[in-house]
Amino acid sequence: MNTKYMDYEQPGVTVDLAVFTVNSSKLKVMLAKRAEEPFHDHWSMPGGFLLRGESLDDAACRVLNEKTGVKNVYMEQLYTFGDPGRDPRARVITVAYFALIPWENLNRPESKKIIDLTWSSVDQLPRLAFDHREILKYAVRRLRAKASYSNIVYGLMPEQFRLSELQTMYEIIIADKLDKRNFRKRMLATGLLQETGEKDLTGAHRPAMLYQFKKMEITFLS
Amino acid sequence: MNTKYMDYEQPGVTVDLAVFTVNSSKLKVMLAKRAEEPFHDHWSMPGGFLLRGESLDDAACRVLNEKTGVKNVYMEQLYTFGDPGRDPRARVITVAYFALIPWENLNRPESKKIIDLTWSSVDQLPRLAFDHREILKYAVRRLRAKASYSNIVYGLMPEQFRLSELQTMYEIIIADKLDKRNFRKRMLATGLLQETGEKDLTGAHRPAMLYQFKKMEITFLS
DNA sequence: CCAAAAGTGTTATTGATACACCCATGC
DNA sequence: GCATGGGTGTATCAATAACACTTTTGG
Repeated sequence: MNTKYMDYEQPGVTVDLAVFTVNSSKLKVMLAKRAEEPFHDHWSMPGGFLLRGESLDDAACRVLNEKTGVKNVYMEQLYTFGDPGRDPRARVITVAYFALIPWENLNRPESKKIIDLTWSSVDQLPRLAFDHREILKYAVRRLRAKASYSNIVYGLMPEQFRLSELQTMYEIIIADKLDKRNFRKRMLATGLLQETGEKDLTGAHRPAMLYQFKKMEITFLS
Repeated sequence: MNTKYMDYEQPGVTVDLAVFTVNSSKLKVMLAKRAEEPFHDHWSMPGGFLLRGESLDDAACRVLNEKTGVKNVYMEQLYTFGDPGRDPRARVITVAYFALIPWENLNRPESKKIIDLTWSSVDQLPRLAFDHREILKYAVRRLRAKASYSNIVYGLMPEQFRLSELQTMYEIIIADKLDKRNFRKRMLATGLLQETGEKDLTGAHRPAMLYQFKKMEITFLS
């Protein structure tokens, strides 16, 4: 095939991130306020252009770190969106990623000052730039699906937690109630949890055993 | 963020296709012989650059049609590979797709003359260009996984078929034997199959009822 | 009548679901 | 001592897995 005369596209390539957390019993996604045209002042997924010599995974991690100061969280490639016209300026294709961050990690000293960022409940999204609404809907579907057959929910939990907190996390993600006894049975049967020996005394009532994950079975990108 | 002075990448964007079929009881993947550098004369996944104004899905369908003349087969986006250095000439990221074609469709009058293409058994891949070995391994994993929880195998079946042929197809994909009675029970229970009323008299023995799919539940890209 | 693939049900096992009470602590 | 969330076991149901013989045709 002769490549010299064909009308190739030399598109811009971005990564856009669907960053999820759970707070106030809601599944929330991170939105950034756009400072430039197009869609000036609209909310959008945090993202950025791929840099020279940078892998896609690296770009996603970099963008996440720039926005939140957070590293070492669950992240995976989601899907690539490239319809012509999705960016009114020029042809831009975006490789979407999705990331999970425990809410507790976002207020640590090492996490940067978050400006022009907000967390929006996924079922009350504002008007979004580009095709980001579609991308986020896709991301939520994937998260919900994976929650029911994988241990991906772990990515949203703090270091130590009560089993009831883990259950609540599942319930928020899948938007359904779970049976307490069956849940605990199943979780402990996976063998992925271990007691820390410590107890959570912060509650006003009977202290709960604290658990942690033995090892992360879900994949983290550095 | 000021975009003027940063070192953005303006990569080439390709689509590469993992096109599967089954023939001679083997899961096979389509390979194209490269006519140009780099990797001249090496085998590679069929692929091509994204054209101006063309969506990713359209590009994948176009490439498939150019190579095989086939349209309207099961196709889905697989993953996007963009490591720097995966193409020695320049930065090229590729959106990989995977497609399923019933072997029978490949020798129809409307299918083009296939030149410099071959079908390689997936467990005996030759040395491949770029990172195509890695991509194909990923594609095979996905196909095997989906075969066990979806009806994706339908994409490899001809219009009409015997249940034993369907079972054999499953067995080849997942590389394992299935119990005949349980398999038939389960397949008929899905409600997706219907008898055609015809019988396959081509065998040397007791004729088998022929089935077809009521409607395609798996998604086809145009 | 023989070879070869088609076709057909029942039982056992496993995993998932439903369900209610006592326990330990803080106030 | 009471309010609150922590913690525990069993019985039922559904889904899956194991398993062998009869039927129909061509040659």
